[in-house]
Amino acid sequence: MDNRIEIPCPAVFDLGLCLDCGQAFRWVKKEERWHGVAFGKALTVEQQEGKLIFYNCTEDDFEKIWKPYFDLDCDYEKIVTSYDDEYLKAAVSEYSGIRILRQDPWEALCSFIISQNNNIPRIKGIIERLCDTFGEGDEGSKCFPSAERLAALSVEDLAPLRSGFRAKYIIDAAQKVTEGSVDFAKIESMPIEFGREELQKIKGVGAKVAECTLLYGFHKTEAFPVDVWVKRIMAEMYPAGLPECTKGTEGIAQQYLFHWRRMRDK
DNA sequence: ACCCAGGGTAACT
DNA sequence: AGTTACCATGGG
Repeated sequence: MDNRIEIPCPAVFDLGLCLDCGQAFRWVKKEERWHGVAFGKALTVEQQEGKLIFYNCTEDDFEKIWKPYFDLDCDYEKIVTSYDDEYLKAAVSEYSGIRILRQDPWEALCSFIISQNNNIPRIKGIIERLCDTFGEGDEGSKCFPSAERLAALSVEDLAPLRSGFRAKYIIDAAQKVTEGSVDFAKIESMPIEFGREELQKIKGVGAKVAECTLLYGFHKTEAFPVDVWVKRIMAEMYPAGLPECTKGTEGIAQQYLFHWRRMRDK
């Protein structure tokens, strides 16, 4: 497998920030290269000055999976240079290159169910055990287990994950997605309000997890997840609401602000 | 021992 | 309609 694809790097692109700013939980960095799995494919990827290198990657996988995954057709420079707000400008100047990844909707839903009242290191651990235990594929690069697979399991089966009270939520989500009572195709095609209601039919899915799923899984960039950090941001910096320049891409602004504020407190 | 973490639910006023 | 205890688990 020496298939390798090199492309010029977009203007606003930081691989490490994209993969480790709290939107995806399965990417690991080893010696300048990031390793991960998405849409059933393992990838090693590296950013060098002015270019991106995708290792072990066919032309077909690049076009169908990784190009959309990294949102390479979107002009983020245009978006972030339109910010006319002091805090957003500060966030962008420190952490330029964050993008909203187009993740698999089921993986996003399941991941953010696990995220509730939890911290990022432990979220990563639970997801790793979930994939290692129930995912298909090679050891060390297992796929994220499908909703169908998890729908056939019981809460007790998930005990090795040590996901606590969230196990029953994972099972309920898997069952509803599998049987179609939560309809991903309709969420995709309908306005965001439909997705908000549809996703909250799942036990353990409230407003915040729904927004995360819509943003990271369905790429609805107007979705605006409010967690404890964004709550602080809104109280401290935007008591009157987000500035106009974020209209339609509130979720992208949210990701910059979330990471910026979180890094400040470390 | 206490508090917090990319929250949500159910049982209260 | 708006608060509040509780939910498992692990790290600080």
